[in-house]
Amino acid sequence: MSLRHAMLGLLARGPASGYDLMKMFEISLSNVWPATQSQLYGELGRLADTGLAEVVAEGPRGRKEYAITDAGLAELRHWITDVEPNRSRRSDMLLRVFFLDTVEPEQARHYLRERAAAATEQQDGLAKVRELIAEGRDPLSVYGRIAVEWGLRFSAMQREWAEWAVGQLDQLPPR
Amino acid sequence: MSLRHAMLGLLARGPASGYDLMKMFEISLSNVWPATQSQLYGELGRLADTGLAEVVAEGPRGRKEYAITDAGLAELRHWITDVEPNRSRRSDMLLRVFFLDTVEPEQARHYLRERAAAATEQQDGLAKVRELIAEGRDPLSVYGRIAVEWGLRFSAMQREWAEWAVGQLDQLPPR
DNA sequence: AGCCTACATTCCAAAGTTGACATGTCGTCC
DNA sequence: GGACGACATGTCAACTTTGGAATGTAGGCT
Repeated sequence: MSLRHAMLGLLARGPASGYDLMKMFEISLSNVWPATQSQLYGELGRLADTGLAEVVAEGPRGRKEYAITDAGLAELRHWITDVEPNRSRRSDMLLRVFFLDTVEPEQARHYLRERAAAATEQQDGLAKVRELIAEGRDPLSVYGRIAVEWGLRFSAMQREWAEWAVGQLDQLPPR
Repeated sequence: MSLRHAMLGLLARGPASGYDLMKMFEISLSNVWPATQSQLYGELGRLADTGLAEVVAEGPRGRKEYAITDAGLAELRHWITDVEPNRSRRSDMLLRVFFLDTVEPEQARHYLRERAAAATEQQDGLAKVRELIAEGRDPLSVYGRIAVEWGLRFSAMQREWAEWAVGQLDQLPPR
């Protein structure tokens, strides 16, 4: 149930409407925890029902501004410090690797080369994001940079791994 | 819908029952694509309904042995070569990082140090797995090693990143 | 013969996720 | 004053994932 906590985390920075949260997700959290608009509004209602957030203002076009409550902040902190992060990472990319022997060797190599290329592309994109938030001294920028750094290191690792793996296949005896 | 393809991939190595698949998932795929017994049996039925697999033998205790069909093999190969792997990786571990400014600085450091420790632990576990399959010349071992190498590199990267991140926090001006 | 473990399947409820559809309003530019 | 894009929320069906309960059989050991 991390969606709930992602929303609490954003609300902890200040009151926001569902629409605001939607944009914040798109900008900053989409790579870490994607959420659709319907999920957001649904969860916002549940947050209010359970007292973790409350409507603090109503604006034009039916806008409802929500703020985190003390209970919500406590729940957020509890989640951050006391709940063990999920270890398992589903990866259909890696799943395919297990079955690469069912396709032609050349296709297996192609698959891995594509992974390396995709990683490079991702790295370039993240490098640009890092530049955008390079200046900020606010918490969002500081911790955002730490998260971006993770992505950068991850894609570098993946690129190197994929290149190494192609080399492994080259050393394989022909079938 | 990768579960279907994970099962097809295992069936491509030879006929198996739901129970057999369950054990294979536990041993080799649990880190990449966890699946529960109820999912397995359900999907097995659907595989048979859609002609991607078929019952080839019945054994004691109601055992039904399934084998992949030509259509199933074609679908598996199609998935491996033509379907773009999912880029997005949900990570509640990284999500917490975004909100680390809502807890005490010391708790933030503690969180990151715990991540480093967990990564080290994971690395040790994978190193043992690698030893276990170091010998095999069969496709499962070859590609299994490539997958394990990914995990090893991933956890090394995560450990280094977490340690680096603690250093970043140390350079932060006190609130 | 009796017991235990491993084998083996089926069904179900709850929660999470996706993507689409439906509906309406405010502000601004021409 | 009309058109349009951005703002704003709500609902729904389908599918996936999780976790548990219920049920029963075969084989091996004592």
